[in-house]
Amino acid sequence: MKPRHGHISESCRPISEVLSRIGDKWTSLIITRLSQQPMRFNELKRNVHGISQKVLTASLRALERDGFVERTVFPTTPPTVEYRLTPFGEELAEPLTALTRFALTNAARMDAARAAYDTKHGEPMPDAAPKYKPQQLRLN
Amino acid sequence: MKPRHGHISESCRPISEVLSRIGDKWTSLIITRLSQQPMRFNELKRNVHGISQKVLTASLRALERDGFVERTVFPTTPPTVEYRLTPFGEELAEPLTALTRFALTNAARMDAARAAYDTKHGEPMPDAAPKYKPQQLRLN
DNA sequence: TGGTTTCATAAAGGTGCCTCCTTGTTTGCA
DNA sequence: TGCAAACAAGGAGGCACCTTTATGAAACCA
Repeated sequence: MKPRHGHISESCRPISEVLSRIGDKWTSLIITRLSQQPMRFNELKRNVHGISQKVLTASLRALERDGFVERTVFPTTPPTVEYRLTPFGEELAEPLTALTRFALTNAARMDAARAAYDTKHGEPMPDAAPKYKPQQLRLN
Repeated sequence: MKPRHGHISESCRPISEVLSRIGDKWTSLIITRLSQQPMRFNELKRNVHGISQKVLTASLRALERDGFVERTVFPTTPPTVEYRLTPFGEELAEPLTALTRFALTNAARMDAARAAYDTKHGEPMPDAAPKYKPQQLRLN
């Protein structure tokens, strides 16, 4: 199999494709939430701020299909659906909760870095990027 | 500040936005590579399979701006540019290398889960999804 | 009767990321 | 002279992801 999109993982699926699945922001947020406790659809929707019903449905479907989440339908009226991490999902939760914690605790630091960078190089504007010139390559 | 897109991190930047930056597949691959050793542009391009020159340039620029990577230009002819992780970048490398390792070691397991799911529910095709009906909600 | 709950889905339109191809400049080498 | 190396950037077009709005069905309640 030709390594078009990345290192060949054990299944020949490009590593970049796997990473784009598990590194996805909604995946991180959903998995991190479910690692705390199983939840129903609307609970998740309220807890994962900013996610739409549609995106939540699609994300949960994908997570179920990948084997990270199991879905239980209860015969209530109307039916209620519970989502819970599988053991596989709990394994994924480990690096993801670490990543989410990093995001929570380091956003200000990123902001400061961006401000410093912009002060030095100018804001990333359409006309602010000079043309590449070897002798004038962006010198620090 | 209104929490439109996620939990409010300490900088008021939505957590989902921070996660979409640091969880990005190219970020993962680049940071993981640089955590092994500093690299020049073309070294990185060869090592991060599947990335285009353009995407690599943009990704490195963003990583530099966020404070994770530092860029050193050497006055060779033509100029060569070296990228290395900052201490902040090394902190991010920890959860990211764990995530990348997970991706490398669990792709086959995801494939197996998908195959099992599709066997049970049918392949995700445009016409394979039945209309929502509470009494017939996807029962497992 | 109308409204609500629950969760999956459809359609239309917008945006961002990415691919592919190209340009640019200086130096060194065949 | 032509080509290669090095690395940043531009443009056109395609595709995936997302937002917004709406639909659907059974039961319950005012």
